[in-house]
Amino acid sequence: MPDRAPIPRDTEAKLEHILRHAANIFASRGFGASSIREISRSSGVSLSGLYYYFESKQKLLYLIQSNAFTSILQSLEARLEGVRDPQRRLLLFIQNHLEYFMEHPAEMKVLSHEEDAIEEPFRKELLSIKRRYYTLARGIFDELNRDGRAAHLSPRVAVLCLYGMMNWVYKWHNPKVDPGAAELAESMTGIFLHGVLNGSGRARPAAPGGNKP
Amino acid sequence: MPDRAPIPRDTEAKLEHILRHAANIFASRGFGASSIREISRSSGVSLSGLYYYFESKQKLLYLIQSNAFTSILQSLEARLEGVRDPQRRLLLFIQNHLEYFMEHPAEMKVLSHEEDAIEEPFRKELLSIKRRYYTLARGIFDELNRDGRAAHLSPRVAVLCLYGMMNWVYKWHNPKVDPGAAELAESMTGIFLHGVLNGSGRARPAAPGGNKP
DNA sequence: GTCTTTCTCGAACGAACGTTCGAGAGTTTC
DNA sequence: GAAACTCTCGAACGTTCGTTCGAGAAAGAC
Repeated sequence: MPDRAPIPRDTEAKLEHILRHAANIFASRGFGASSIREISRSSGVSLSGLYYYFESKQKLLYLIQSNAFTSILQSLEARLEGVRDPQRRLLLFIQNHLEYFMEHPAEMKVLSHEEDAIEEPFRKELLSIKRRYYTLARGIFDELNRDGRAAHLSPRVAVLCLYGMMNWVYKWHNPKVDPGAAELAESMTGIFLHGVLNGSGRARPAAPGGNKP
Repeated sequence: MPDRAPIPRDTEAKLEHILRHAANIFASRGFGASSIREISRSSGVSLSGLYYYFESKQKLLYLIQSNAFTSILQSLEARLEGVRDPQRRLLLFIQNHLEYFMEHPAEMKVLSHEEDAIEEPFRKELLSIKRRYYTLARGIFDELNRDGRAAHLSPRVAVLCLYGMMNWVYKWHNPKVDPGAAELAESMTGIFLHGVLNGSGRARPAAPGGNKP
């Protein structure tokens, strides 16, 4: 028996090639309106040849989403390693998110946009990865919030507002006009820190007397 | 010749009926994956009968989006009428947006989610309505910002972060758990005012000496 | 009554869809 | 060499798609 190093040769690389093209097409047409034939045309792999690499269109979508999410999480965990200061952790979290966004726009769009398109065998698996990611952000917020400065605002709402800011970026970001990931991350961290932690939850900053004229 | 009052009887009402069902289906399946047959089934109008009311699936999507946008804009302009205080105008803007969101979740999801699905004859028309809406928000921000308190942050980025917070809501809002439109609007207004206007754009509030311990 | 306009729908169109199948290349193992 | 894998693809499957067409009901005008 030949050791135990079969390893799928460069099959892995070809899968990634297919996944990349599929992500681009899903991102531009939407999952429902994309056809496997289009992916075949774009990737150069024959229609039936694709099915050697994934068993259904749903599974293809799952692979894209799952790969992207796993990458983000890994890179985030690596960055956070050893960093204890909550504010710095928040900045790193936002930076990681936005950087991945801008380096893999197609994958991120599929991730944000085709959340509902995934169906039940795969839905659950993705949900658990997502939950891990959400929980991590929520944990950072709770540490930040330990001094109780933002008791007026539901932590859930605060964190989801942050996700909204970050995840909406793919709808408007134009590399020629808008700031890069690093600067954008600082801006959003700033908005979040001052808006959620220092401010009151109410609309009027009016009274507190701390205004510098 | 009989006066000039043909008027499409209750045809208008039936169109709205169809639009409502179509919006629900587009919202739950996505535009690309929804079929006219599904809309026929759900609305009770025969497949071919639908084509008396719209000439193509694209036009149907356009009608939904255009109606929703026009409604929002109208209701917003009515609310803002006579209100001059910029902070109050911001609150009204956010309130209007979120209220419409929660009263017409399907339409709003179609609006947010199927932006790219609309094709070229109709794209332009929608773009001009959207631009008007965006410009209005931008105007409110510029007034708010007249004192120059947020010079460090690109107004474009600030406003788009606000849109992100608001438009992401359809992904997470659960009426059983989360605050209603009014409270949410106050929270977001608060985050925006304190985060963007008072705070610095940088991540660390550290130095300014105005910290209350 | 008839004529006209407004509305409805069953049946069908060609095209495109996701997926399968079996034959056959290419490479590796003995 | 043969046998056993790994990979590729043309052709076809049954289904569903968006849209059209022509016949006819319903309602209003004269």
